[in-house]
Amino acid sequence: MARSETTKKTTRIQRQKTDVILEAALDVFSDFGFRGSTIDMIANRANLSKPNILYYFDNKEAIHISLLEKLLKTWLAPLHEINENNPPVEEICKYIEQKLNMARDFPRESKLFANEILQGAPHVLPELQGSLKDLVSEKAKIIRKWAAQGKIAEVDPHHLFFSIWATTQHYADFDIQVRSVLNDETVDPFDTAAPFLKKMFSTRLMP
Amino acid sequence: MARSETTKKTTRIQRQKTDVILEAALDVFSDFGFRGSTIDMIANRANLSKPNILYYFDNKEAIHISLLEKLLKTWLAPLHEINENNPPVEEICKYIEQKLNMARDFPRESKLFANEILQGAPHVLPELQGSLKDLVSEKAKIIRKWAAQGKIAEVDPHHLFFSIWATTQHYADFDIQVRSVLNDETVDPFDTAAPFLKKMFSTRLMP
DNA sequence: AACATTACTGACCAAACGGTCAAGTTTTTT
DNA sequence: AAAAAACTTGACCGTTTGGTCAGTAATGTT
Repeated sequence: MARSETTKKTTRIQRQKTDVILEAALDVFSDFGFRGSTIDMIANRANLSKPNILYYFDNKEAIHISLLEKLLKTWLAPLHEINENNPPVEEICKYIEQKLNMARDFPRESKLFANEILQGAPHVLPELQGSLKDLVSEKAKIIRKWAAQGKIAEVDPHHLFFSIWATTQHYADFDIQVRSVLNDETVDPFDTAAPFLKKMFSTRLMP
Repeated sequence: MARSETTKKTTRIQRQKTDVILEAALDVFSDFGFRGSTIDMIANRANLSKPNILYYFDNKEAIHISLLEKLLKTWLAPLHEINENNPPVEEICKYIEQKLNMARDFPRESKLFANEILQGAPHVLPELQGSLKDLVSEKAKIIRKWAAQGKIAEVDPHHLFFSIWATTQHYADFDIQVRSVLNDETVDPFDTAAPFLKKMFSTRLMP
């Protein structure tokens, strides 16, 4: 039974070490996927012994789940921010920029999530069907309202979100492919992706 | 040393069994990734014994590479077809439709490829930097030419392709997320995605 | 200083896994 | 029908892996 199971208050060392472990685990899991990662790899990366890792987490899966929980909280934050009362195209462009910045600044998180979804979301399926679905439904209503008011063109809100997710996360998840295809260009893909995506989506949404 | 290593001519049984093995391996690899799959899982799915699998393939990696090689050939076919002399927007829409059909009809292949790229393309990096890069460069020239001739709007060809790949493959790779978000809708996501994507890209490309 | 709690580790275990091999069976060739 | 080649498998092996545990060290408390 690992420390995490007990309900006693957490000590300074516990907070420090769990942070170190999760940071190392994010490195490893995002590179090799859940099944491809070993506790030893995480232990080495964290400069801790394997039993010490298992002193703080019950098992390998618990580390993974802990990472995904942390991830989901921040992952959906930009979508929450979409505000009905601001100019529609500006709101969507801001959302695109935020998602793209997250892909650039947190590629490990993006890959971790992509791996999880690819494997059929064994750990986060309830969240997808619950909080994510509800949040998307709520924001889809706003999109439809904007369209009904003539502020933007008619558009399927769900596919709009799917497209934004797909195009922005692509630059993190398929990074190696993007850079392979662009390898003689010296510019950062993210720098040129931002105006491209904003232009594409705003053109589409112009009433 | 497996049969595959010898250069003797292939027998009927060899062709049949390798097909059965590759079919089973595609099931397993696309569901669990390379490291998450075991030869035993493939053997069970193929109704063969593990040593029998290893009679036809040198090792687990050889099966994986064999699948990826088959995949790459068909994966790039639609891009090859883009023809400079046809109407630009029609050509792009046709390409989108083909990519979307492939995501719908060959989701296992799409996931296999996504897994490979996510892990850093350990087996296909040379192809990405070689044949894929060359093909994209060639087709990017056509896009630029169309734009220069005023047939389509100015657009970054590479990001255009990235967006098409990302949005179409998303419906296969993130299938579980798409269906979770849409779960009360009765329509097939692919049916509504096709017109959405065609409209978005053709709007963007209108001169 | 004495005690209690928390943190840590080397040694170990059972299961899973990739892969081998000798011996047997089936198919093809002559 | 006999010989050769191709095919198949149970038993096995070495390694890796997730996880345990008894004992030790460090830290905090009185």
